[in-house]
Amino acid sequence: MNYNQFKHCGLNVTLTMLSGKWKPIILYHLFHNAEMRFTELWRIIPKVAKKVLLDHLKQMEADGLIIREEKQGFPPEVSYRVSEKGKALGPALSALETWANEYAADEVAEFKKTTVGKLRQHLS
Amino acid sequence: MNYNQFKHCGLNVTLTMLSGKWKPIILYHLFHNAEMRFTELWRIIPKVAKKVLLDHLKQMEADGLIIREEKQGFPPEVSYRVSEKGKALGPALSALETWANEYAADEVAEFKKTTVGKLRQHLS
DNA sequence: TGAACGGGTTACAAAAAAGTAACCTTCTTG
DNA sequence: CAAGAAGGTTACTTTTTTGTAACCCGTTCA
Repeated sequence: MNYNQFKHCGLNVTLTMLSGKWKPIILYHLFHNAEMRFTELWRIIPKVAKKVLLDHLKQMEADGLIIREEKQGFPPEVSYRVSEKGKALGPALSALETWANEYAADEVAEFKKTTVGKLRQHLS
Repeated sequence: MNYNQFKHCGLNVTLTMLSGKWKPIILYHLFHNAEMRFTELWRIIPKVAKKVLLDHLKQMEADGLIIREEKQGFPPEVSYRVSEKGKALGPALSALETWANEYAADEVAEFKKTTVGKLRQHLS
């Protein structure tokens, strides 16, 4: 039962940082790619509005979860990658993913059908 | 790196279930109390609107995280408790809490000052 | 010269989440 | 007989989050 003795303050902080319609898929891509450019992310998540993707990335950068790097020169080249702080969250994110697959398989399947289908990808 | 190979579907499903301004604190209380009545919860989280608390509880019940039990008789007695499915999420919630305390201590402190202060409680 | 590209910003509209206040029901107690 | 308590619902407002579309800047390429 000990692992259930969480307090709610940290939980609140973490969930706030993770809340945002497209953050899970952004994190997924960044965790799996080490570095991605803005347009690359935008193309791979085609339904997200440019502005919203930018908003999410800005928040995540402000929260220290990801790092934005701008190489000057032309064409403008901006890349995003997961920070150490962000990487440290990996196991917890895995745990949430695992729980869903074990305890909410139906919802996961439904999500794949509706959302992922519309993204025309196979990201499970 | 293996523990970072989460997919985003399950993550999305879980975070959606956890999203709601007062869900972390609701879960906190239910995880620590085995069973609580509606009014008890409402009194312990004094800033939440009755309607919103009810909405959150309904969603969490619909998602299978908690169980609502209604004993008939008078006065009406309704209690809420964490389901097995909900309990299985405990370790993941702990992981989120722990991460925040390690990597986002400032935000946690800020949260305690602003939000918890207003709740007039000491729940860390 | 002018169209296209990468990475934005801006102004605005739509939708979703949270909050407010009044009301309801069924009993019990003063 | 009036008030109060538990657990809600209803109608409505405010705030927050997402989404749409147009525009900007500086270069390169046709």
